[in-house]
Amino acid sequence: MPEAPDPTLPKPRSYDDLCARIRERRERLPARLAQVANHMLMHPDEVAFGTVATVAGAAGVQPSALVRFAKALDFDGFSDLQAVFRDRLRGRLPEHRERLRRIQEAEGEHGPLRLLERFEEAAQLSLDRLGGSVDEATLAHAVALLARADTIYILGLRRAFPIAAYLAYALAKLDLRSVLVDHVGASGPEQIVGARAGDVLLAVSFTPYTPATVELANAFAQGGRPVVAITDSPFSPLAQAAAARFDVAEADVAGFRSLSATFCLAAALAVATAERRARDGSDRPAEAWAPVQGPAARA
Amino acid sequence: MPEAPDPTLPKPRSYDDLCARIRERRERLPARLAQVANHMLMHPDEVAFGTVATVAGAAGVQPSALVRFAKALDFDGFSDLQAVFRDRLRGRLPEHRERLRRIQEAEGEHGPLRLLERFEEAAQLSLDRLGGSVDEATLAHAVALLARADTIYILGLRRAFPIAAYLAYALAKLDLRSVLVDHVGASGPEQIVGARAGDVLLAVSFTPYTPATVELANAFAQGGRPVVAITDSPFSPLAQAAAARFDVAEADVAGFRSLSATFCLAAALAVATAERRARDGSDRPAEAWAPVQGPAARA
DNA sequence: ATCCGGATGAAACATCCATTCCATTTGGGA
DNA sequence: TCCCAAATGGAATGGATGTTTCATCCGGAT
Repeated sequence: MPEAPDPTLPKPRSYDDLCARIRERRERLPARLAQVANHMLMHPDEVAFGTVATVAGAAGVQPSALVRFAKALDFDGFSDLQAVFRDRLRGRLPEHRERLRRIQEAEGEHGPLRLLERFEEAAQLSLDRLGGSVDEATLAHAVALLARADTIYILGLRRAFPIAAYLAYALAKLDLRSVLVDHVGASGPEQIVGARAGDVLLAVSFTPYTPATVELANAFAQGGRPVVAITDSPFSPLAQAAAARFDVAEADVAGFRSLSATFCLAAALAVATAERRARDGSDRPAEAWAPVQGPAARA
Repeated sequence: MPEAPDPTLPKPRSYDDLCARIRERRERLPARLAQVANHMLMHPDEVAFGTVATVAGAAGVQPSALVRFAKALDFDGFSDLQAVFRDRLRGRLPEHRERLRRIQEAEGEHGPLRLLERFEEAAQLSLDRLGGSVDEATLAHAVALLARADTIYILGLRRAFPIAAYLAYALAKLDLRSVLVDHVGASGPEQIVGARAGDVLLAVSFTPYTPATVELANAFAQGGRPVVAITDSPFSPLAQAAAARFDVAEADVAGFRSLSATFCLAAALAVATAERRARDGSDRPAEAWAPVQGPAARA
């Protein structure tokens, strides 16, 4: 048997580790296995999506050669190696798959401390995903909108309310004028009625979307006023009205979504807006901020 | 057979097409299929790499529902639909690498994306620290107190208010009776005056401690009623009144503390309390649940 | 020339997969 | 209240998958 050089050795977990190990062993590799190495490094996408049969066919080798190759690199088998290629493609750290699996396995387990751990893991997962999912252009656009608003209206009900409350607190700390639309006494419509043309609504809502949030956001947008939405999918009912939209995918435990990633985004938006406004305020005194939306840009 | 609306119609070939078609048919989709749509849009990576079984499990539906969903969207089957998710991931790598590189290069910079990154790091740090700092005995004690309370009073003002709001939401979802002491109109004292002997106050406060929070917590404890405190040091003014205390050390960016760790703790407390009460409730059928009014419901 | 251990190809295998089918439930109209 | 159609859950099924096994091939040492 072509046994693994050292089965106890940790197998490569990231694509970069994998490349390093291949380089390191390439000399010692049998001819056919070196051929496999070449092909894989040259067509990583194909490896990520293909099956043993298709990859072997494309590389011009037998399926078993792939398995041997994987084992020569201290993997358990082809699938194990393939996981590295897949993780590379989804732009995540490789340990997440493992982490998620453990969370799901321990699903039945109880104990408050274990529960806490699971929430921690869910939060970590959400945070990692956030990094890859936020687009710089969207972020810049949202910050520009918020920075030139005279007043920022903040809307988030039910599960999203903690986020809204946090935003209100943070914006106030940053000397940015805001109105927390808390919808007390169903007075949401009255709370946003004072918004002017340059004002912005920062709306937060997740599945199941609170109808009031959607209605208020639509009403706000009706007047041509921009809405920045923090939600969870392109099909959120907030998407239509939103001039800028963030989709935050939060992991959940026992039906409770983490809010960690959303909070990070909220905090970043708040601080970035303050910085942007400070910069613009000093660069150009008033007026210059117009051209994003319609008439009557505010300073 | 629930046949496809129009099998001759070209199926979506790009991810954007797919999104459009889902949006277009969302209204007409049966409940379970809409659930599938939501899950897929929110976890596109998992769909790309997962199998029918894993995706169905994660979405909480039967495998057959996935196939039905795919066919409702004019695909041949799940695999056909999955191909769209895979194509979406193909060739995305450069973009991601580029982004990472830019973020790392811009170490000193202040762009919004870099800001987000820093908040993420702060949250990660806080989460890591939380794991080591929570004592199992304290946790168990707190959960025991909360579980046998008739009503849980929740108190957190200013920066801690989002946590309090979240707790109120979570406890309600879990069918645990709670009162959010929001101190509207400075009515905090009136809001807690109804608390009975077995009730518990869950108080949250961080430096600089809001005086009202401290006063209300002390007043609550005066009546011999237990206080569970989430705060940030043994010298917190909440420490004295607390029957159980958690010290959460959150990292901060630009003067803004992360709240991620605190949220995890809050969520864990809520769910653990619900589980504990369910267990006690089933162990001792009637009585343990009944004494909603009476003093000192015991478990 | 012969032997031998690693390397290789090809088929066999058990497992897992996507899909289909059918019994049951659900919900709205007569 | 009943009825019918749509929707749903769950098991059955045929096919494809990753892995293992084994016979053969090759190259170097004796």
